[in-house]
Amino acid sequence: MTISQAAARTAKASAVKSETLDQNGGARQILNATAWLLRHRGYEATTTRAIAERVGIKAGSIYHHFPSKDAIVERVINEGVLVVNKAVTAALDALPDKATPRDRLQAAIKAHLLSSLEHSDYTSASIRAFAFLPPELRKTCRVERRRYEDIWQHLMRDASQAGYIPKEVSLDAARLMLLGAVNWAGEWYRPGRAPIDKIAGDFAQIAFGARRT
Amino acid sequence: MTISQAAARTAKASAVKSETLDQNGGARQILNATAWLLRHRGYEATTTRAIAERVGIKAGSIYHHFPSKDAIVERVINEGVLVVNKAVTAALDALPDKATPRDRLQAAIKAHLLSSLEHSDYTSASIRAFAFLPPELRKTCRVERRRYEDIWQHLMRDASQAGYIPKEVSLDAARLMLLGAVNWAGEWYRPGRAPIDKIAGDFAQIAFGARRT
DNA sequence: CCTACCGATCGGTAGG
DNA sequence: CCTACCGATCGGTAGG
Repeated sequence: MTISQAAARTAKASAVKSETLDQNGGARQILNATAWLLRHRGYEATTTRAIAERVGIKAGSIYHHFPSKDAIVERVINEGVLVVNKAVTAALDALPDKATPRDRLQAAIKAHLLSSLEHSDYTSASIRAFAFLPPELRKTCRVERRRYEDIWQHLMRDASQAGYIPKEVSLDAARLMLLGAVNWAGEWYRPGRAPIDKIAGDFAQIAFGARRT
Repeated sequence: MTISQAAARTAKASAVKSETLDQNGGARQILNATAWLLRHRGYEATTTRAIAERVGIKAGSIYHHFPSKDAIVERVINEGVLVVNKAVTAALDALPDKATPRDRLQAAIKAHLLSSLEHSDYTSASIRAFAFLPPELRKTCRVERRRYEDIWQHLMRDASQAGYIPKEVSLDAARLMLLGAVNWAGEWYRPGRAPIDKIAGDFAQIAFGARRT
């Protein structure tokens, strides 16, 4: 019996969106369930039994797909950072050569917010659960995290050289302020709220006086 | 045997700063230990046994001071918000009547950063562990949290009326951006870094073009 | 404030 | 993918 068939036969299957149930292999269902749990319950409460229940299988069966709980957690945390990294990188690459640093900042903010709120279980898991990971796991996951933060370091440098950041202001402070603002969005954003586009524009305007797109 | 005597006699007592050991009752030691654990390990990993070990007592003895684990956690989370609330309120009250909304914003940012990084175990616990609290406890702790956020809602309203926030920008976006920036500071600030004063000034200048104090 | 203990639950495994 | 189970650990309590 496959994992999908097992899920389809159990009432617990309703815990996972049915449209993703068919498209994805068992591993993806386990990752989705783990992402939700990491976001809403934290690392310790993300038990193999809770993951299994959301997927519609038994706890022991998880070890057919992954070698350990921490291997699943690592994948989820890293995917949460990677999906935003790719979205921001793609948005910056799509800009014309004549785009100003201000255009690039606004595009980066918008891509970060859109992608992180779109895949909010994964990105929120990356942010909320990170500090509570076991030390070795946290160290491993820091690599992808740093890689993404480097993008913002370059953006800040360009913005500063173009005069969008006052000379007396530390570039570190500017970068960390902006990252704080966008990372915090997962804590308060609800779909009923203002469109993400508008929020991104507001953020850019407050920080850099950027024009609306 | 009192809790302090027990702590002084055990090697575990080194986990708690000795200068606070004598001044404080057993309850305060338990709260300090819980704050550290909530910040660095999260709610589930903050076990009664781990708290007891940091204080230098046995797990069962905790229940001589508090009725339950959640009662301790509630105190810590609420104190984390209250200490910042009081600091910001005091800073605003200390301003002269002729202070501009820009002065008030910078004073609030500075007081928030100074107090939250000063009592960082409590405030970080409030921020990091909040989402993972049991539902009833989270609901209880939301009261103090909302009370503090209201201060910023008023600050934003005044700043907007004074022209420090562009008319097209949503006041909610401005408030949440700023709260995200200051709440995130606990994630990256290290004592060796730039002085908190300077960081607060940079934040204010980026967001409102405020002059340095 | 401690010892000893309760029922429940944890990550992981053996052997189907 | 499941059943049954391992040793370890959880919050909390009884009775000193």
